[in-house]
Amino acid sequence: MLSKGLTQGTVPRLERPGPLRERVYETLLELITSRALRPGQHLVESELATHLGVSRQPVREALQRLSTEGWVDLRPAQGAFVHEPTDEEADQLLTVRTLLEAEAARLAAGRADAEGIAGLEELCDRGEAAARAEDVERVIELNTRFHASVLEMAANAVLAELIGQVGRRVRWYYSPVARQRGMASWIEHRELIAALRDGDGERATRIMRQHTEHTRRSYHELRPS
Amino acid sequence: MLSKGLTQGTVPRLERPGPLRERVYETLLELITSRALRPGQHLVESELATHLGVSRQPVREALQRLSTEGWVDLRPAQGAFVHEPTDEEADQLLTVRTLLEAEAARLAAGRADAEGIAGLEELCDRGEAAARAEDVERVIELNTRFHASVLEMAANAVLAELIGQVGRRVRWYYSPVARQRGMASWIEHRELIAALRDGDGERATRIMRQHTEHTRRSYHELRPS
DNA sequence: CTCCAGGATCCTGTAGACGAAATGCAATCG
DNA sequence: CGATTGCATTTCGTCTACAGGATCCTGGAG
Repeated sequence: MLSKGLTQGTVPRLERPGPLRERVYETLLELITSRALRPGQHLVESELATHLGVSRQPVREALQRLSTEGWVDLRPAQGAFVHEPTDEEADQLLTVRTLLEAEAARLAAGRADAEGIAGLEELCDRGEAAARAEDVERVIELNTRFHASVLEMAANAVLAELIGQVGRRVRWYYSPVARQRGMASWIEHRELIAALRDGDGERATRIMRQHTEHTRRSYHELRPS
Repeated sequence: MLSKGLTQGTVPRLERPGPLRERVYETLLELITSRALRPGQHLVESELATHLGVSRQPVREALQRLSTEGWVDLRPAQGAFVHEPTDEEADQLLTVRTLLEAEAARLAAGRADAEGIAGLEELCDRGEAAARAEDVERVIELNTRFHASVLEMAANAVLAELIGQVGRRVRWYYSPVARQRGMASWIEHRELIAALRDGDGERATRIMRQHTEHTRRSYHELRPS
């Protein structure tokens, strides 16, 4: 039942300016990542269009973009289905993210300045505080911002773009896991900052590798399937 | 001048079956990579639609996909322009490709079997032969297939997807360079095969890093801007 | 009771049309 | 003479309409 996930209360009404397809894209992505639209669910263009108050065309374009980015599967003459992640795929995605994040850390180590380090320290402080307060939402947000900051220091737009896509899908797959390991994560962040301050690219790479690798282990412990 | 690049002779008529937007996408991508459509050129939907014998909608969808993949820039209410690569961007892309290819080599080293090795050897033989014969087109094709084989051995679909996109853009930017270093490339390939046979992931990684790094150096030597 | 055939229905893929925004040029005013 | 404002053109963004194909349900026969 589609209407189950598209009641008026849960759908952010399109308000902000900008191309319509863009807003539809963001809305659908939000609905998918938030599990309002569940994996395997059949997305009907006309239904989405009606519920969002637009015509089919912007919905089509949004769906196709979602398709190229791996969020939905677009079966010919049949329509769009929310992608169903497999364990194998989740594993591969995490492998790639580990790789990309590690490289970002390495690049960041070669460019880190005092100001950037200070910003990371502050995020770390706030992250630990949120972890102690068990404010899960805030922990996740700060974690994302921490990684984004490292990425910014790496100064590689292409790398940032890729991590943005891969990372978001990883967070989607692993969101049940992410809540588990709040505190340990921030201790590792401290180590990373130290490596960045010293400009030690190799150590930063290694730490980031371990950091994301821990996430993988948590995942497999949680789902020993 | 759009008609300059879209004369009947240079436009492959859409013939093969499949979704129309897909064929349009491939056609445009071919036109871009082959330099028939030059960087900065303004692509008008209606013109493309007319010349390809379809309506604007499939063209729109193809252009948007090209936009998300970085081939064209889609300026709002103005249209699509073939992306103009900057030196900085080319550098970043090459960095990422180096990283991804190196990881592919590492994974492949852990999974290489006799059959796969034999296939690589054969591609290497044929590649060297083509290089000696100075058959540039064939060298490029075999080089692509060689890397594709390594990628297949890595057995990571996500990684393959990313390399596919990044690699194609790198080949676009560096195509003037690629023609320069035909022979040296294949010697390095031999070394890579040896590392894969020994299952030495670290060595395979290092070789692949050097391999793509050499491409970067060639580029900067050719364009000391 | 099961299986196959036929038809109805739904959905996608594509085409064509309308309205809106941005651009470039030209005329006018300071 | 230069800057600015208004207009005309072009092109995109969106909507509506139609045709083709797949799916699903129903009804009947074995």
